[in-house]
Amino acid sequence: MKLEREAIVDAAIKLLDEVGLDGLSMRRLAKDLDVQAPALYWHFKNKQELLDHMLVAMSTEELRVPRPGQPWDEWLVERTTRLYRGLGEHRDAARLAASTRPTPDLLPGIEAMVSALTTAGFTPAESLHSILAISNFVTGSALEREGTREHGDGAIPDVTPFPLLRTATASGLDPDVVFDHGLRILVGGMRAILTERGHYGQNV
Amino acid sequence: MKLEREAIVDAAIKLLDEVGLDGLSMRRLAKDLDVQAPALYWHFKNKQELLDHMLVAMSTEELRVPRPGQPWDEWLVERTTRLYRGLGEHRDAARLAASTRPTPDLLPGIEAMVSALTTAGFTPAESLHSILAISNFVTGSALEREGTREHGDGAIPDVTPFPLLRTATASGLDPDVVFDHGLRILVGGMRAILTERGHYGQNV
DNA sequence: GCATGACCTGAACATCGTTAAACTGTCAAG
DNA sequence: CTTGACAGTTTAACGATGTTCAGGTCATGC
Repeated sequence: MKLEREAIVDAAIKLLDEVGLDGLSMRRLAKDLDVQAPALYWHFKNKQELLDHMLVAMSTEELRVPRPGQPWDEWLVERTTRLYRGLGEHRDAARLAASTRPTPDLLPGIEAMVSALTTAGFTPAESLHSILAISNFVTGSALEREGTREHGDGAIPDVTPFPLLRTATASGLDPDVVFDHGLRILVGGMRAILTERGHYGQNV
Repeated sequence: MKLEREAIVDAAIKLLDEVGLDGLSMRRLAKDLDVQAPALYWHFKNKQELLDHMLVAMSTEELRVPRPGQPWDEWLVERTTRLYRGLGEHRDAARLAASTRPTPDLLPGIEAMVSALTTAGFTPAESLHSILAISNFVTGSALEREGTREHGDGAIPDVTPFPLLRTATASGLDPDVVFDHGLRILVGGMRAILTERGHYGQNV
C-alpha cells in the first residue's frame, strides 16, 4: 500500500516540526501512528531511507528554467532564493538535507538549468560549476540560519569592543540578509564573466 | 591539569581520523586512553564540549589580514582557500564544524578582516556580510566534498542522457574545482561592487 | 595522622536503531 | 468450507549510545 508509506512520511514531517531532528526517533514516530516501532521497518528498510523520502516530500522543486523573456540573472536569484526559503519551512530541514545524498533524478533539472545558463553565454562547465557552487552556498547559509535560530537569543556575542562590527551590526544581523548579499555577489560575479567576454545584452 | 585535557583532545582527534565522527564514542575514546568512559566527564561536562575543543584545536586560524601591499582580493582568495583546505585535513571536519557554534573569540579576527575590506572601499556592513556569506559557502562546499568522498566511487550518476552535463563533466567533476570556481565568482562579484562605485585601483 | 580534594571505577539508567520470531488477519485456490 | 499463502504487525530482545551517581583511591597540606 502506497497509502501507508505516504502517511508515515507525512507523520514524520509533522513530528520533525514538533520535536526537531534529534527528537525524531522511530519509537516516537510509531507512537504517533498508533503502532509499534518495528512495524516501520516493513515499509522502510532504514531510518535513513525514511529520511530520504521525507526530504523529497518536502522539496517542491520548481522553477528550474526561466520564464520566457526573463533575464537569466533574475531567474537565478529567484530560483535560488526559493530554494533557500524552502529549507526554512521545516525545522532542521537543512541538517536533514545535508545528511542525505541527492538522488539521481535531479539530473534532468540540472541539465535544464545548465541549458538556461549556456544560452545566456556561459560554457557548460561554467554553468554547472556555478550551479553547484550556489547550491553549496545555499546549504551552508541554511545550516547557519538553523544554528542561530536554535540558540535563539542568548548567543549574540558582544561587539561593543569592535567599532567596525558595531556599525556593521547596528541594525541587527539577520542570516537572511547575509544570504541575500552573498547571492547578489555570486550572480554579480557571474555577470562579470559575461561582460568581460563581450556579452552586454540583458537577456539573450 | 591542563595536560590531561589536551591529551584527551589530541587522542579524540586522532580517533576521529581513524573511525570518523559516527564512530567516535566516549567509550571508544576512553579505551584509547586506558580509562573508563565516565572518567572523561570529569574533564568535559559534555561530549559536545569535547567536540568544541577538538574543533578549536584543529583550526589554525591565520592570515586574517593581508600582507603589506597585497591586494584585498588576492588575500581574500588565499585566506578562504586555506580555510577550505583546513577543513579537509581531518576526517568529517566539516560536519564537526557545522555541529558546533562558533566561539566569541573569533570576533577580533572578524573585526580585522572587516577592517581590511573597508580600507579597500567596502562599507562595514558589506564587508561583514561578504565575509559571513563566504564562510557559509566554505562550510557548504566542505560538507559537499565530505559527502562525495564517503560514497566514493559508486555514487557518480550516469550523465550520458544529458548532453550538456556530459560535456561539462568530460574531464571529471572535482568538488575542489567547484569550490575554486565559486570563490572566483564571489570575489568577482565583490570587485564589481567596487568598480560600480568608481574604485578602479588594484590595491587601496 | 588525618582530612580534603582531584581523579577514577563500577554499576546502572534511559534511549536509540535494528533484528528475529511469532502472531493476526485477509483473501484466493482447492 | 477449508487451507494455505502472504501482508502487516507485535513482542522480545541485542548491542550500543550518552550520561549520572555512589563509591572508591591516592597524593597533598595541615
